[in-house]
Amino acid sequence: MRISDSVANYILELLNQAGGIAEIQRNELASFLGCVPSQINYVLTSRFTPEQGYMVESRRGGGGYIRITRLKLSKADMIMHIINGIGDALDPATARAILENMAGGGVLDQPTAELIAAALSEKSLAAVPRELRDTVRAMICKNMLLATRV
Amino acid sequence: MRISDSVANYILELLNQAGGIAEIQRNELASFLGCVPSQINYVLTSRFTPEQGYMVESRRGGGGYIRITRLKLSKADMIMHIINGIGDALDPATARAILENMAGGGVLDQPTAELIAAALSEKSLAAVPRELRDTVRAMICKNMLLATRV
DNA sequence: TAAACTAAGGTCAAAGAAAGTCAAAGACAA
DNA sequence: TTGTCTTTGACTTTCTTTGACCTTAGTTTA
Repeated sequence: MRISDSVANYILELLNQAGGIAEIQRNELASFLGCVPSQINYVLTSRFTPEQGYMVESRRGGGGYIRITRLKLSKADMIMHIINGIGDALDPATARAILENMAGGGVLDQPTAELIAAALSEKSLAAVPRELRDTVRAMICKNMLLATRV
Repeated sequence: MRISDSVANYILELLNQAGGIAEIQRNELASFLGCVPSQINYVLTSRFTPEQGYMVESRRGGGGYIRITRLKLSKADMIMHIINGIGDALDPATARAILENMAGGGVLDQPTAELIAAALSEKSLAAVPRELRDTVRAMICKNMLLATRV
């Protein structure tokens, strides 16, 4: 398993245990998981973004910390929030992150998330000219989310 | 025997052993079978297509993989029949008919049918050049049908 | 109390680790 | 011999890991 997965899992576990708020110390966690501290930042910026429903705050210096909060909105609000966040273009990596997150957070059930992922995949859009793909992906994604019955 | 056959057989063997899901690493498998890595892609695109009942997903970068999933037998009949019937292009009217039919026949539940309909709608595909739309619609449809859990 | 020290976290770019693409060349059957 | 299927390899793109260097916030100490 990738080390970034371990970090992400660890944080998710903390979030679950603590009801949506996890507070970590970067260096401590890094040495506990056997990685370099900036790895933690990488994971945070790639998988715990606002778009994916997380808020990250931090403080430097003595007694510093990083706090990760899972935003809890109603499912309908969550979906709206995400639709608004998508904008005009949606690249594959972000799409994947969003869907994984929605499934993980119970906003979408797993089969639905997979169905949407299939629609948004590069395979599905292979015939669309490269420069249009992310635009098309965004539109399909928004339309599908609107069509989900929450 | 052609090298492409060896690759295909190897993957099929994996699928049988693992109950329909095989995960490989491209470079590793290539060097194990003594072929060039892109040979794996060739085999995947020529013999593990939606028409043949396979779904292929992958991820690049460290810890990357290629996952091949074979359609479950239980849904193979009906869905494969439809996927193969779609061909290279799918216009909106035909799409609607197919979905209504599947929903009516109990092959798809109503919410799933609506979700697929949303993905295939003219609205979703508005940004795709007209002459490509039906092609794209066909691909999306096939990939979504493959991903349904019937 | 201001300067110096210590203890955090942040940034960024380079290197590494995969997989993807594409077109040219080769093999082979009709 | 022509068209289709295979094979190959050079080049591209994406994702991850690492480390050197930067910034900020408390804590000591002259």
